[in-house]
Amino acid sequence: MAEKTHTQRQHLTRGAIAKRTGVNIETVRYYERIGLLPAPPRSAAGHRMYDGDMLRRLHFIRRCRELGFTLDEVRGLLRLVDGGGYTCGEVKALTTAHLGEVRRKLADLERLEKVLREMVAGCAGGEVPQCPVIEALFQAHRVRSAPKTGHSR
Amino acid sequence: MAEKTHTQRQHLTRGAIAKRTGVNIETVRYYERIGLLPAPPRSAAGHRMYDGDMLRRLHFIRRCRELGFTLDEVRGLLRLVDGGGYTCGEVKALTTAHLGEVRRKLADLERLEKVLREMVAGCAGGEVPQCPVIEALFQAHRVRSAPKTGHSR
DNA sequence: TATAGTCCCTGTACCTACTACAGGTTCAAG
DNA sequence: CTTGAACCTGTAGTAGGTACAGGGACTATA
Repeated sequence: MAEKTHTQRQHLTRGAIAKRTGVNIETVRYYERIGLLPAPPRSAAGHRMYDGDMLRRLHFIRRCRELGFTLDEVRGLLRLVDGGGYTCGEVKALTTAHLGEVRRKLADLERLEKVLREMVAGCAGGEVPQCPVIEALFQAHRVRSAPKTGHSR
Repeated sequence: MAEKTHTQRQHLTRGAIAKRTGVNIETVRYYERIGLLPAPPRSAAGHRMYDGDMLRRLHFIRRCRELGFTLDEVRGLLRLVDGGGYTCGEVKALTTAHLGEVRRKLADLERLEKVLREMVAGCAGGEVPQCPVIEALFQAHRVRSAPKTGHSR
C-alpha cells in the first residue's frame, strides 16, 4: 500500500512521480510541454502513465535544477544522454563551464554579504530617522559590474 | 557639454538618468509603471523631465537591486524613506532579514560548488560514454531542500 | 448503489523583473 | 531641410514555473 506500486507493469500517475521526485505536479506537465519529458502513454481515460525510465529522467532534471543548471543546459545534457553516444569530454565541458558560473555567483554573494554585514553593523537600530543603511544605499557608486541583461538564474 | 546639464532648472531625460545610473532605459519606464518611480512632469512635447531627486531615487533602487533586494523589498524601503519617519530599527530589521537570506544562498552555493567540483574531478574527460557526472546526476538523492515555490531572486 | 472526496484532465492566466520591438513624434546638428 | 538619434506608446517575449477554473475519473465508505 506504499504509494500505489502495482506489481504488474507498474504505472505511475503524474501525481506519483511528482511526489517521488519532489517536483511540483504542474511542473511535470510544463516539462512535457517544453519537451524535456516525452509525452507518456495514456490510460483509456486519458490519464498519463509513467514508468521507471520517466521517473529516472525526472530525477535527473530535478537534480540538475538543484545544481543550478538552466533548463537549456539540462536540455543539452539530456540530448547527450538520449543520443547515447555522449562522450565524457562533452559532459565535462558543460559541467566545468557551469562550475565557473557558480563560482562567479559565489564571489558576488560574498562581496554582497560583506557589504550588508557592515551596513547592519553600522546601524544602531534605534528610533533615529537618520539611518546609515539608507544613507549608504543612496550613495551613487558601483559594487562592481551591472547585473547584466536578462535573468541570470 | 558634459551630458546635457542645462544650467537653469536642470532637466534630465529618461535616457540621461538611465545612462547615469546604469539602468536600462526601458527599465526606467517599467519602474514608473509599477510605481517605484513617480511619474515625472512632461515637456510640451510629452518628454519626461527628471530632476536630481529622481536621479537619487533611481540610484537608490539600482543599488538595492545590486544588493539583491527584491523590488518588493525596495518598495518597502522606499515607503519608509518617503514616509520620512522611518526608524533605524525598521531599516535594520529589513536589512538583517535580507542578510540572513544572502547567507542561506551562500551556503547553498558552497555545497553546490563542492558537488560540482568533485563531479568534474572524477571525470577523466575522455571519449568513454560512461561519464561519472551523468551517473551522479541520475542518482535520486537530495542535495538538501527543494528549490521551493516561486522565484527566490 | 449512492455519494463524497481525491485525484486527474484541459487551457489559460499569472508571477518577477525586465527587455525588445514596431510604428510613430520630436529634437539637435550640419 | 534633412538626417539621425532620442523620445513616445503599447504590446509581446523571456525563464521557470505556479495557480486556477471547469470538468471527468476513480476509490472508499455508508
